[in-house]
Amino acid sequence: MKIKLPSETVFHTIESTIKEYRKYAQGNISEAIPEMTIDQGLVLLFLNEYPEMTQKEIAELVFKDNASMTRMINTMVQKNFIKRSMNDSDRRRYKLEITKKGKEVLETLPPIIQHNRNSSLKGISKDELVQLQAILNKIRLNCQNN
Amino acid sequence: MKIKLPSETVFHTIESTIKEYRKYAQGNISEAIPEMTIDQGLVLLFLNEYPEMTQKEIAELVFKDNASMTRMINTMVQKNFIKRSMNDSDRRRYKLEITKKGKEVLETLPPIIQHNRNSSLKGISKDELVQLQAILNKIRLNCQNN
DNA sequence: GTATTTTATTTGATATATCAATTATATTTG
DNA sequence: CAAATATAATTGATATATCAAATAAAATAC
Repeated sequence: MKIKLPSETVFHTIESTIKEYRKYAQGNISEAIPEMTIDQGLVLLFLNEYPEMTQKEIAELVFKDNASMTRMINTMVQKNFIKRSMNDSDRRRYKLEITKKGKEVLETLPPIIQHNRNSSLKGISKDELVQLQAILNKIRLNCQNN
Repeated sequence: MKIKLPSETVFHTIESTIKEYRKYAQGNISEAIPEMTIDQGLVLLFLNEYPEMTQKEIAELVFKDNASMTRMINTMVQKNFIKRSMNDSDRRRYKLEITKKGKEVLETLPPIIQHNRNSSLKGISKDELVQLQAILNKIRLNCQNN
């Protein structure tokens, strides 16, 4: 059976776009905050906004599974960005607190992220963004429901 | 500085879409061909189409770096999908040959991939696809040139 | 109120991502 | 041609992805 080569499909385009963005964004982040990965940064942002968030909830927001999240949190604790402490009301889960070092990152990081977003979306209209989101959501839903 | 939460951005949408597609596609592949990952499948497709391709060239096509590709090829050799042999005209690189087992996969895999693509693009017009590609390419180029 | 089920997290196994450094061979240049 | 440079692939280190199984606590059912 003859099918299109992967490189000729939209999936290829989607994948290459997000990878290119990640590479670009990570480069700018690394320049300013050596030990910080994009994903760790996102976790910090979410934790800052929703301090009560469990690992599971964060995992869902950043599309990782629980196992990945456990390991990510481990390395973030090791690097002293966050602290794990017991949650007494539900002892299955942890309380995750942002350390002073983590808070410093929360000062430095947002402008960088904002700049990354702006410059990668340069020249793209609001309308196009809405279009983009709509089409992608269709694809996503198709995948979820099949 | 106050910025949008990651979950409110297009990047989040792009990422979740491709992840959802991958999960869906991998599920269908695993059902039919236990030991085969999507990416390994793509490598096989490319090698089949362009038998002279070097690891480096394949890596570019599937957006992996050389190190990842080396390791991917290693596991594909271990699993006996491809065979590495010396390339006498340029001894820095290998000749990659698809084994009989690999060729069997090339019979089974394409219909599955085709089905994955079709069902995840269900209800999306040609026009929308063109739009999608165009917008994504703009983003990708922005990231490459900044 | 104990037994069963559900939920949050971890662990093991295996695959992959990515950077930087290394090796081995080719190519280019002075 | 010998020295310098470039290229293909590998390796080491570290981070992440993903599934399945395990653990431990909470919620529910009987």
